[in-house]
Amino acid sequence: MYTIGQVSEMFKLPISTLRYYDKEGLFPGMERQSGIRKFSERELEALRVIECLKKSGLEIKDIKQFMAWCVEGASTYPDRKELFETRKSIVEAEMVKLQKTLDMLNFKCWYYETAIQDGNEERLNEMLPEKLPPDIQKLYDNAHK
Amino acid sequence: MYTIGQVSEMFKLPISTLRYYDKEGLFPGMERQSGIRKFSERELEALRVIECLKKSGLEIKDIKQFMAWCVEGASTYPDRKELFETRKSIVEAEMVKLQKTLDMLNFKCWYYETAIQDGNEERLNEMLPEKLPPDIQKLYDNAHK
DNA sequence: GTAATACCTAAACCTAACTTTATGTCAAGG
DNA sequence: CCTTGACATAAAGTTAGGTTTAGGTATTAC
Repeated sequence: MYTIGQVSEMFKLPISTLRYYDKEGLFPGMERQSGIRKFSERELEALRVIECLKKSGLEIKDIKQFMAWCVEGASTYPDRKELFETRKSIVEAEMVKLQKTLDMLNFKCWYYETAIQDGNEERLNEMLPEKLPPDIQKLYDNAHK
Repeated sequence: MYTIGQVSEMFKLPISTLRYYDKEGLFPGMERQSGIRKFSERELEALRVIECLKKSGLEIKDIKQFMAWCVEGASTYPDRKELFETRKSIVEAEMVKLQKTLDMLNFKCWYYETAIQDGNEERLNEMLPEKLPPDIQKLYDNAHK
């Protein structure tokens, strides 16, 4: 069993955030001892799932729904599975977009490295948009398609 | 040359957002014809960079700074290069975190698939945290480390 | 016994990035 | 000529996800 201060340390989250999550119903059935929150292993796993679902773009109110399903029991297994399948697709799509972003960033790094060497963008402007070095052209094309 | 409506269509962005970006100084030196914005290829490339930098987590006011550097000329090449190098590191770190998120999601998908088959979580509770099938154990460990 | 800590609540406050609203201009079509 | 549609502005409103503030309780340290 952990206090809110200990959990705050462990997860590097402000105490105010943990209380906010609790207020929003993200720790249903969390124990208290004379008013003081007692975080058990169940709440720590909940927190790991909260961080995962948040990162997947899910809103707090929908995370609350998930936690309510967990309390409801075996009848909600299909709902919970579907939720994770959906989040999975969303994160996979997000990774593709981030890769495109990374290609653009790598292209721009090369672009300014070249500009610094040349002292201007003249040569670069002549290479754009189709006469770039092959590996750079790939980055450019993926970032601009 | 494009009107704001055409650019809105091309980038699937609300007109209000484009006007907001303009007001925030993200299109320095954009032309106007009797008050009406004229988006040229320069503004389209700016918009691609805006989307990239936004996705990398950069705030509008810092994107504005970048656009100001572009106007300033060759003397800011090093600043611009450093900006992209920094965003690159940040996005790379983000991808690692997203992969961890994805591992958690994949683990949970397997978890609930198994729970549905068993009708309960008893067998799963016996396998946790160290006696999972090897491929699933990898996901679990990466998601929980 | 009092001072420092760690906990508690309710409610007000904050921020970024838009979005909406209210109002107005201007060109083309019927 | 007047209505429709696309453009314009300034300013107020929205939203999620916290954070801060003000005031209170309970335990431990000296």
